Amino acid sequence: MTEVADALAQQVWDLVFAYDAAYDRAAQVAGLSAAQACLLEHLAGDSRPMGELASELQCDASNVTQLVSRMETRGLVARTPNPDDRRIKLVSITPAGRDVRRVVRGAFEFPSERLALLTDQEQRLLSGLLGKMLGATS
Amino acid sequence: MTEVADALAQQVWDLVFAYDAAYDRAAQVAGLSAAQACLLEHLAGDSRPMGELASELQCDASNVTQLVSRMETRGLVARTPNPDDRRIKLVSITPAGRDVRRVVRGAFEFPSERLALLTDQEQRLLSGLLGKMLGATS
DNA sequence: CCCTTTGATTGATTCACTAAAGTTTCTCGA
DNA sequence: TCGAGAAACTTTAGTGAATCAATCAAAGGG
Repeated sequence: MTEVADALAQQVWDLVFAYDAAYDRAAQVAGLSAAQACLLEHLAGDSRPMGELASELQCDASNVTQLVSRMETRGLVARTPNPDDRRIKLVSITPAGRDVRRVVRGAFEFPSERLALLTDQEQRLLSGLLGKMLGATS
Repeated sequence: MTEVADALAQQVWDLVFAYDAAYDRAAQVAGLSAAQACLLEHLAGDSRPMGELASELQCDASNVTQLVSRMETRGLVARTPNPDDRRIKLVSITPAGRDVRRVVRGAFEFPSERLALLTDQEQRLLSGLLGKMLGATS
């Protein structure tokens, strides 16, 4: 690696560190852990099977079971069996969950704050570079 | 936020997610948790007081106590009192710790892999943009 | 010398995560 | 159609990370 790449690696580290810390704080504002906030974020439109969530979050299914259980007791998500295949449990976000998710999103100012430091031109440039870096994602 | 910024925010999220996952995996290769690997990374040249580590890692001092304790029993770090101020414990990395740290660094291919997808020109460009984004770090 | 502050530890609790069974439901082939 | 096996989720047990409150020991200041 060249010196440029070394400095760049450090910058990426700093970015990730700051980003993670900011996300933790945003989740905490809503009384959630980062993992819980992340789960809410993955509950799009309707309802999703546990297994899908596990693979998206890249963690064990039993981990999702526990996460969902904790959040279910707090009324943030709901579990309903899939009538077509009763092995499958569909997880959906409740209105209360939607509220909490809104709070998290509102408190997570990091991206908009930092990206606002760049001009439109620069943002397009950065997007292009990140696209190239992430292109062949494993 | 514009549509460009939205897409960009998603790209940054993806980058951070992939980065975190890769770091976890690299640490695991060396039999460490991410937190432990991170601690080793903060043990530069000689030895550092616990308190300094806590503030750098942005966590409670008691958390560092536990981390260091676990790693001390595994012979990766050492604790020595500071003769000038005997309240202070200085943490240093052992030769074994250095070995393990080398393994982590070797297994953490994410930055070099991804940055290698960019030309020198593009890397300089990215570095400039990140510098601007991280400039006024809180 | 007390008294306060500082640095680190201890104890208790919660959450995230993993691994290893265990349960229910489905599927498919004989 | 029945039974073996797979699939999807749950349970249990154990570990690590993290935080908070309380404690302890050493400095330092009046």
